[in-house]
Amino acid sequence: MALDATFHALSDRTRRAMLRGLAEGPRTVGELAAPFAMSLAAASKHIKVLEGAGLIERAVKGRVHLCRLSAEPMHAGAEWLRHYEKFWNARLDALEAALAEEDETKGSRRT
Amino acid sequence: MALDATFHALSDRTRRAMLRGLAEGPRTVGELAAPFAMSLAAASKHIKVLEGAGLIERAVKGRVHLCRLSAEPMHAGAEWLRHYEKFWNARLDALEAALAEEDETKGSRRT
DNA sequence: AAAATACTCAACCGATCGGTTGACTGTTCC
DNA sequence: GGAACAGTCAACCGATCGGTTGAGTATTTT
Repeated sequence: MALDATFHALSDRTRRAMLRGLAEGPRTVGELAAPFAMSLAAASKHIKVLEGAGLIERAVKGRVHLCRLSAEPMHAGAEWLRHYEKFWNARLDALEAALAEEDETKGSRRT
Repeated sequence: MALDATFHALSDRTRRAMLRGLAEGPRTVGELAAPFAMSLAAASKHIKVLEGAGLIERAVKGRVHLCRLSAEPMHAGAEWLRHYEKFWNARLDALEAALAEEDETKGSRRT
């Protein structure tokens, strides 16, 4: 099931941070790996998970692998969640807290 | 991290199916477990994961545990995804396929 | 041609996952 | 009180997860 892979990929904060970087533009594997205190091989695995879930695409250009975001699976996930949101009254604060917290607790390389 | 738990909980189709059932109204543990070919204990664990992620709440009423949906974490997840959707052009078809497929492949108790 | 670069691959590790079974704790029903 | 019921808990199992290290494969660079 596609949603399994999508949500699983999103359940790891390292991978979410990678997506955050990718949202600013394409990045090489090395660039994606740099901010994290882990081996390149480990980061490479994370990237493969994102790729497997279809969340990113990879273009091998010479010896560098350029990664960029790919939309559809994330959209499907969002739509799934949206489908359920209708049943409750949204409380926007929780999310902002979660997003802000995540941005702060990890380096915030983006202003 | 809250989003870890939210997305992890959503990454299992059994749990997503439980949420689908819950979207129709509160259900007991037994009712939630019934559709699945697994032990009650296993289903109980799934419910505990959903509860741990804050996606559902439980009211112990006598010997019965009544579960109902809880909104915020799912909303935070949706908002996270929405945040990224902006960067791409949405393609609604993929999602409908995914949702439809999931509904079909498992019983589709909701018309 | 040799050396450095940018990665992947494979093997391994401990921790967690999803499932099982069996024993247990409380209700509710008779 | 005793039996049936609703559900949890604990121990265990194989599979997967997230990480490591070491070796291997292309591609640049010099």
